Order: sequence, then C-alpha cells, then structure tokens
Amino acid sequence: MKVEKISELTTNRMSIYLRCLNALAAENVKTVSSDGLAKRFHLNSAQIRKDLAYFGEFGVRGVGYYVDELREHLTKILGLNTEHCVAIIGAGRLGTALADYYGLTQTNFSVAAMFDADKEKIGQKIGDVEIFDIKDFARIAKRDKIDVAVIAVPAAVAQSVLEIITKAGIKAVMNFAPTPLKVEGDVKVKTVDLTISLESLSYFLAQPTNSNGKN
Amino acid sequence: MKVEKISELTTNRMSIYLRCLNALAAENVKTVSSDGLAKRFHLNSAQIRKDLAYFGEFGVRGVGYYVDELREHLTKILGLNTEHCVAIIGAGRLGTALADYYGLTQTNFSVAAMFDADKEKIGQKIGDVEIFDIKDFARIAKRDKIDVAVIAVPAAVAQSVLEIITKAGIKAVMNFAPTPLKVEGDVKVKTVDLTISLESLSYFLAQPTNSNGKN
DNA sequence: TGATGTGAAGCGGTTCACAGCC
DNA sequence: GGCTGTGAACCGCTTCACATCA
Repeated sequence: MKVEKISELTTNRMSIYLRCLNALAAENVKTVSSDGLAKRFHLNSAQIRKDLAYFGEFGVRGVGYYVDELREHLTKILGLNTEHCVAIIGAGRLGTALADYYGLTQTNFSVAAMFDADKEKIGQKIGDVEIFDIKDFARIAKRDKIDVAVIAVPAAVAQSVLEIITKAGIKAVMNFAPTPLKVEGDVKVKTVDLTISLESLSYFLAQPTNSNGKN
Repeated sequence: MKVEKISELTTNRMSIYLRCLNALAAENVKTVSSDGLAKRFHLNSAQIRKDLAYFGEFGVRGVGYYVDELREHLTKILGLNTEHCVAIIGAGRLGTALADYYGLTQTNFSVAAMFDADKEKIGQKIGDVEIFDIKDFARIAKRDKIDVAVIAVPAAVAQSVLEIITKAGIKAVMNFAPTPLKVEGDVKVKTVDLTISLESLSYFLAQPTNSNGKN
C-alpha cells in the first residue's frame, strides 16, 4: 500500500469491482483470484491487483481475495456505507428521468429535492420528490442535508447553476449540460456529455474502414 | 497532418471544438486563434493545434482559423453532414427519457424506433416513435436504415441485446446498462455508466480532505 | 510580427514479470 | 504450487518550445 494520489480511473474501476463482487456474492462464491475476476468480467488481473493495493493488502497469497471481506472494504472506500442526498436541478425531461432512474436503481443515494426556475413546475412532484424554486436552493439544501447536486439544465445556464450550488457548499456535482464548466475550489464536477458520446460514434461511422461493414 | 490512428480523446475534443466554434459563429466572430479559443472556453491551445493538425492544416499562420471554414471541416470530419437513425432498446424510464432528449437536442440524429420485450409496451408510442418487439429488431433496423443503437435495458440482459444488435449489422452502440460488455468485431460501443459516475463522487466526498470543506 | 504545425520532452497510466508469502 | 503485491518497462497522451510561414 502506497500513500499516493489515486487516479480517478482507479476509483471508477473500484466501483466496477464492487459490482462484480456483488454478482459473485449473489452466486455464493466465497473467494476469487484477480485472475478469476478478470476472466469472468473481461478485466485485467494485474490492474485489479494494482488498484486494490493502493488501498491496502486485501488479498491472501496463494488464495486470492475473500469476496465478502473485499466487498466491505470497497464499500467503505467508496463511501457507500453512508447515505447521500441528491438534488437535481432542472425538472425538464432529462432531470425527471434521472430522478426516476436514481430513485429506483441507487440504494445509497436518495433524491431529496428537485429545482427549477419555471413557475409552472415549482410545487409539482415527480414521484415523491417536490420541485422547488431554484432561488431557495441554499435553504432547502441545508434543510435536507443535500451533498450531491445533479445539473440537468440547458448549457446556457449551467455555469450560473454551478455557482449557486457551490455557494451553498455542495462539493460533489454531476453535470449533464453539454458545456465545459469553470470549477472553483475543492469541488468535484463530473460531466457526462451525451452529445459528445453520440458525435464520437458518428465519427467512427464516418471512417472509411467501417463503410463497407467489413475490415 | 499525419496518417496515424487518432485517439478517441482527440475525437471527443473535436466535438467540443465544434460546439465552441458554433458559439463564436453565433456571435459573428470570423477568425479565432488557438489561444483565443483556449482562453475563452478553458481549453489548452497546444492541444487544440495538435488535435486539428491530425486532420489537416486548417489554420493560417499569423492569423488563426477562419471560424466558418473550420466549422465545416469539423462537421465533415465528425460525419455530422449526414443523418443518423437511432434505435433505442429498452422503453423503460431511461429509454423513454433518452428518446425525448435525443429527439429534441440532436439535429443530425433522429430516433426512428424503440424496442422492448414487454408486450404491454409494444405498439405504444413515445412522441412519434413507435415501440416494436425486440424480436423484430433486424427487420425494422433494415427497413428504417438504423445505424446507431442505444442500449437502455437492465444490466442482466444488456449482453444479449448487444448480440441482437450486432447480428443485425449495427456498428455503433451507446450503452447505458451498468455492466462491461464483451464486444466482437469492428463494432464501437460507448458505455455511459451513471452508477460509476455517482459512486466516484461518493468516493470524493469520503476523502478526509473534503470533510471540513476546506483544503 | 504573430500564430500555426510539430518534433521532443515530460508525465501518468497500463502491463510485464517476478520476488515474496501463504 | 499458487497468487498477491510491486518495481521496472512500456506506451500513449499532453505540454513545451521553436522552426516555419503568412
């Protein structure tokens, strides 16, 4: 185990490993080697070992890793042993879809509130989640102990929304607006750009290698 | 200009550059230097020049780039001068949200069909888009000239859906199922994992540096 | 003069290969 | 014998710095 800065690529993979281990646990598998994990889930065994070793010596030489034990370690490392309260800003189609999606699929994250600037939407509910006026963000965020914000507003207003969020003391932000954001201070912003992803596929299709369907 | 394999990181940025140029064009800006672009949109000027140079010599020394001309080049490079027809597999909450989202925000991509296995959903419409039986995928895909597929089904069935898609000859796939997929042949799969993104934020929040809000 | 295009240097992540331990 | 943990080699992307050219 080393005391180094851990790359985001590593932490992303930790999340993947945890899911894989959950699958194994569901099958009642007790131990697994890095090689076994890699083969089963199309991963790289050296990378698994290296990633895990950043956080501790969880394995047993000659045996592998104990599935349940490692699951607990990963859960703690990823901070998934505590609840997180999520606010979604932008109650448009994407925002409401994310509210449903996260509400259903995520166990440690609960969507506590939504925000919008549209008077028509304010006061309505998406499932159990109320839509508040974005002007009240700081107050509601504090009241509901929000610690994660999701930006699902048009690109043009994303930067100003980010400023409202960070002023309220939120440190973790997921951004779905297709625009690069200027981030100040120790705030983590993860941008998921659905447009870039699609255009990247378009580029791939435009390459001559793929035009005939063979290569 | 070099004849090398171009990294996906580069093509992703090309998509960003195009958006930036569109913004400049909307402001009637005629020329821009790599430095000007970088300052304005928080990018890196050396990287802009290097990225563009992979595809040609679009700039003029001492001047910069002509905005309109470069926009056209990027549009062509990214294959955005031709229409793409998208199929969304999985008519659940995420799938329907994506149908709406892509239908509204993307100009060169049109959602032509949706698919599901649930008899209740088959035959219904999301906006103008009909939901078909996944069993008819190959037929409909051919009929409607689908060239991009979006996977928005549960993780457990994502792999089998991918196989249906690739057997039908689709080469470009966007995957929202939270699972690593085994890809065969010259098919491009882009996975967007909303779970990983959230858990990565959770990790960030769990770090001691961030617990006091300062560092 | 001013900005591009590009070799070269720098840096970070991945893969290799093996010593160390069960 | 088997598998982990890890230094070293490798590889690819980013950044630098400057020759080149309008």
